[in-house]
Amino acid sequence: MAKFERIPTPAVRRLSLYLRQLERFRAADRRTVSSRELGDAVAVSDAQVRKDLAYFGQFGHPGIGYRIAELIDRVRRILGTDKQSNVLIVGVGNLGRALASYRGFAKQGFDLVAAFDDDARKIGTRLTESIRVKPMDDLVKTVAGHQIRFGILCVPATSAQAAAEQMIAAGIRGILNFAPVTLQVDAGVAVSSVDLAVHLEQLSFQLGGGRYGAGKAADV
Amino acid sequence: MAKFERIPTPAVRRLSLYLRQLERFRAADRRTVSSRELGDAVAVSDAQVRKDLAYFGQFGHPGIGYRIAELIDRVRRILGTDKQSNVLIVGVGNLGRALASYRGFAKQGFDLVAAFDDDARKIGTRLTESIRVKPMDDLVKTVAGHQIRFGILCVPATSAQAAAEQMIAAGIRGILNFAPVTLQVDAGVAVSSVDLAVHLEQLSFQLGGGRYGAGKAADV
DNA sequence: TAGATTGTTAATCGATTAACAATC
DNA sequence: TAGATTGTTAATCGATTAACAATC
Repeated sequence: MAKFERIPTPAVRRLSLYLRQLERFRAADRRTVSSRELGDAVAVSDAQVRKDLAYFGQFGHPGIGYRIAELIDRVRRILGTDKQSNVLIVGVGNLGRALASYRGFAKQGFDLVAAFDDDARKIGTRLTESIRVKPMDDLVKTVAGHQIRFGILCVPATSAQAAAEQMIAAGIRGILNFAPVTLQVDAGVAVSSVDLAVHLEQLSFQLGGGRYGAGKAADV
Repeated sequence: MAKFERIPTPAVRRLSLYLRQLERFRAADRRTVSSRELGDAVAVSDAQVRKDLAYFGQFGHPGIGYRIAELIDRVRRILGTDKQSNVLIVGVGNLGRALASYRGFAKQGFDLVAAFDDDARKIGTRLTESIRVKPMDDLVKTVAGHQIRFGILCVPATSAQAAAEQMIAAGIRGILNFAPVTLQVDAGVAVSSVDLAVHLEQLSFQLGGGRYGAGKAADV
């Protein structure tokens, strides 16, 4: 039982990939899957799959593999997405609006319940059927009222740090950041950043646009 | 001179962060920066900054630091973004449209020049001032005509693999994938995936929603 | 039973950090 | 010169892979 080992960060990321794939297997009415099959589907070695899962307990059955429905439950519990969490969004420009209409969040355990912007012309605007854009002043009240822990940050780079600080002050503890800046936050606040330019630059480097090209092309 | 060492993947990712920060310093009219200052700004140690840059050559000046303008040029050349690259987008749903209107690409060396969708009702629709949505059949011709190497993939998960194969067959060599699937591609094709649900799940895990919470909150 | 597959240990590989002589 | 800061080496730390006894 490995519960007290230190868990590698990359292992947690892969857990999400396994979960997504397991749900796909289940949708195809499969009952069990081996570490090899699961690994092949997400481009990871079988040993890696077993090791990643073993950090959290013994979920498999020698000779059989893993029972899909059971493993989905386990992984959800590990990730904390077995219960729905409320999410808010700050900054409703093009990207913010697109993310708000993304239907995939809810299915994975996240409910978008509020949206904020500091542009007076956007306040009161309808973002989705049930969500109207609120002023930043309402942040504290809304976070408390809906017990919101997660926030998606979609403001321009120049206002990102300030907006993040307002979110944190209001009680947000996890920020998904789309602004191309490194947010400076205190311990106890988790930040995950999605930087589109960074991703394109990685591709560019891999294609050997750089004169140092490793050439090895693989998923990042 | 370290040019023949193997370059760690994470180092390349950090190169993009350095570049973004260097541009910010230059915009603020600074001339030089030390590895410590640059590192502090992007939450990386000074030793790491020096090591990352040293993989590609000797860009710094002992006692002085790095000359910002010079380093920007070097890093752009390393990443292959010193010249503009043409980019296309496949799938113009909400997310695709939002990405198309994102102004940050061009500034970083990427020009969006074409968009595709397999939905007949979207063909001919205007995506931006200069771009109209084309049918997938035009992919080969357009990629060749504009010498496009990069593609942004924004179709639903179910059609992502097939769309990726069409892109690759047409000559695309780097794919920025927004569909929540692991694309299976041949060597020689680079894939970088942005999975929004994965990011939220990482945050959820870090907040200890999981019963195994590492607690340590830091940027991922 | 024979075949399949796990969980775990040990071996390997890769990345980060610390320290410092060389340099401006 | 004295102070600052690099590039690089060696030491540490962390993650992945290989191998296999235990199990169904």
